[in-house]
Amino acid sequence: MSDAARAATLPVLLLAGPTGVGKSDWALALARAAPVEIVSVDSAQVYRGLDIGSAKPSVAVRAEVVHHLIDICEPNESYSAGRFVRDALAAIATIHARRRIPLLVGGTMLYLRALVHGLAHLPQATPALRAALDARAAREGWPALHAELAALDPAAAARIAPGDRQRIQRALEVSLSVGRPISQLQRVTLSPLAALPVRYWVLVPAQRAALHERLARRLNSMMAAGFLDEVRRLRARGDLTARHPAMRAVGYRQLWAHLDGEYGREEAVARALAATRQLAKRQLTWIRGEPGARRLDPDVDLVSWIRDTSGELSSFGL
RNA sequence: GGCCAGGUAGCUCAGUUGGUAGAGCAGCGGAUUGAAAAUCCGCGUGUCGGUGGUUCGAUUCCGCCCCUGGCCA
Repeated sequence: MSDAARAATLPVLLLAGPTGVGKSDWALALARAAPVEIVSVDSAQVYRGLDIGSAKPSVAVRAEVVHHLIDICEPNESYSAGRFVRDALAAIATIHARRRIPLLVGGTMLYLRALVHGLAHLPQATPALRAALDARAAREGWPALHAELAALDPAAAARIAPGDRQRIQRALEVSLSVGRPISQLQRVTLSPLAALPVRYWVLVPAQRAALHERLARRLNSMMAAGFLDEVRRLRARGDLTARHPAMRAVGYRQLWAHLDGEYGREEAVARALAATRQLAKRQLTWIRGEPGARRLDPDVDLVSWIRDTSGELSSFGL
């Protein structure tokens, strides 16, 4: 058996959950007990300079356990689900080649779903076309562009709300640049992980209120750790605006607006906290409908998860 | 202690010329195919501070009480 064939039989582990449930602690604990490398599934931690506010693992932790897909692009760039799938598959191949197990951990559910269930073959973003559509929307309004989409791609328009500018823009972008409707292109998706044994867990807190308390404590410690200075430093680069995806991340967006003078510091923190809760809620909505994932309680199942998972991994002869 | 302004949804407030009330935010549910920590869709019963009175009917008018803020003593 060739090395590649042997490597192909190694599993991929996936651990998802809402922000603040303790995913990173779980991943670290497993990495200390088994030959595991961590692959981050996080649309904010990919950006350099977003450290405190994205709850990025510390340098000490990253020195101890290998982490992939953290600090892989500049905050003035625009990362994407498509790049994630490519990067994650490359990381998985690298880890398997070392006869180790990849543990994908994070809460960016679109990325995770794109990897697990597949992403259609679509063109990547074209900034010039998006700018042109933005300009038209400013004059005519998004409902007008939605109407245009209805002519080009009725199926897509039926699925997209007239106020959903991001999806209207994307659907038009694809239809206009490829000349085929996005609704048709999206029909074909293949799971990139289909050939690999996958173990998929989701951490779901038993009590929403308890999660909310943790999120409040975590944001307070971020502020104490210098989150606001981190945002000041990002502004001082001079090449970022409130419109960059990295600066629209929860917390960064609100602190940026505060530094713009839109509201006071206390108000910014309150808004950031609310935005964090809303993020957690959306993640939980996604997780509830996620097929093939086993639910675990973040407050009670850690020890048995480490024991069972490291036990199962040892059967792969690593 | 006196005068004034308030007390309505978790918060900030609007409103009912008397027929038991609605916005924003928060919260909750959902969608989610290269910006996704994004972008959107849906969900509003709450002793209208308490208690008496007037009235067919009071959250609305009147009396008293309680609470908050301001001004004056």
